[in-house]
Amino acid sequence: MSPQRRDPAVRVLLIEAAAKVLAEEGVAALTTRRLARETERSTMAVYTHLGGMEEVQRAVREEGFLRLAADIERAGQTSDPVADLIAASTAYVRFGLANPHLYRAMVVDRPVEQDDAGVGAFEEIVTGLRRCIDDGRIPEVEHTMVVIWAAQVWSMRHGIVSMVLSGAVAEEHAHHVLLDMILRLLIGYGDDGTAARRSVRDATDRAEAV
Amino acid sequence: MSPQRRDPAVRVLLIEAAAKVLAEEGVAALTTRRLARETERSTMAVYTHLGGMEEVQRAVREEGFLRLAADIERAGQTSDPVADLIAASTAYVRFGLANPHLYRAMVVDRPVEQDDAGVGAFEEIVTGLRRCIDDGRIPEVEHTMVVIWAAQVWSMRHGIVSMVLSGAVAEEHAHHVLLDMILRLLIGYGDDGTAARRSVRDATDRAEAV
DNA sequence: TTGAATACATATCGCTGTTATGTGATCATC
DNA sequence: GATGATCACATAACAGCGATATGTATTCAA
Repeated sequence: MSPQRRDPAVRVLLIEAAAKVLAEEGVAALTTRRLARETERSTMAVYTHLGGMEEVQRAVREEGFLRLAADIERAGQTSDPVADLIAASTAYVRFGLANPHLYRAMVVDRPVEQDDAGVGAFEEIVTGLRRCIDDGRIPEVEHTMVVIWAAQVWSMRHGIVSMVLSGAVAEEHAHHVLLDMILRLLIGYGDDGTAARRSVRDATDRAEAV
Repeated sequence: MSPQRRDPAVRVLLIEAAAKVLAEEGVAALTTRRLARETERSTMAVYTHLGGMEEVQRAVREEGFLRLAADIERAGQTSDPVADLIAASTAYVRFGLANPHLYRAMVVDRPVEQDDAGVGAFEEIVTGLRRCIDDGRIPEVEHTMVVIWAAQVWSMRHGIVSMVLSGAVAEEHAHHVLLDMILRLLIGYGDDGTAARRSVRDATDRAEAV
């Protein structure tokens, strides 16, 4: 009846089902028995193809980071690195607010040991800041300072998503908080105020066009 | 043998045991059976005195916010509201880094429905900013803007704690990231640069004295 | 002294992730 | 082509979870 050589498609099937359940009902609904029912297989499929629930969640997180990276990629790499950094931030916050359960699983519920998938999201900010420096928009500073600035940008992105998801701040304020903050950061890092404001405008125009 | 009128001390006993287990081993170790073993009672004690695990966690979170508020209170209310806001931020980050499991339970693992305990932490920032306005350090702005600024301050505090706890940023950078960021924020809000820098210095001196 | 109230221990239920066991299909080798 | 090892899979089971039902023992009011 069923194939007796491991079918890679089943792994994909399980992960997709897991992503769907997680997105729609949250992490509490993501159980082996639920996955078995959803894919019309036994709970053993999870262990044969993934090795356990931990790996299922890891795979879903990884998938989520790929989607986030794609969203940020789609936000664009223009000739204005500052506008790109702003657009990427907007895309990040949008992603978090549009996929609350997935975002929580990716960023919040992540186990303490460093998750390879999440590193790229931080590196993206460092790279974005480096582009701003290379373009002369922000003065050259030592690497440690770039990391510190990246941490500040990430804190802002994540903080806004957290506050809206927790209900402390209304969603309609989210973009204002973000843009206001990013503007302050960039001017503080040395970007010219007028140029920064134009980049914000360009980035928001682009975001609305998506 | 045992008293048959409900003893309020048992409630306290359970919550203290819960706080201890949570702080030392994390939320996964906080189970009814563990609490029963820890307090040398049956699992029913949790239901008789607290009503269930949800209430246990709520009580521990509440206890945590009281401790956090006390830490911030201890950071001081001086004649310099800007320095106070900075000192409060430092105390917040210190608390989060010193009590990682408790901090997670309080801020991260909190159920989606608004938790009364957490509101005070946000209000503290709003009040702090109001004091800065009343003192003339920051220009008068409409309430919505104050809320937005408070969200930015909170994002920064929480973001730094998150990054250090996740390992993305080294703990020795935490204070630099925080102070650098707070300084930018305050100057952006309209505080005088020289005054802001002095307030940062005063606040850090105070923090080191604790 | 009696009877209602109630704190508590014990046992159980339905759920979880995980593992052990049995079975049947596949594939390499002779 | 037959044979035997391999392996995916279903079934069943296990330990642990939160929560609950039940029986008991004690306390307090009448």
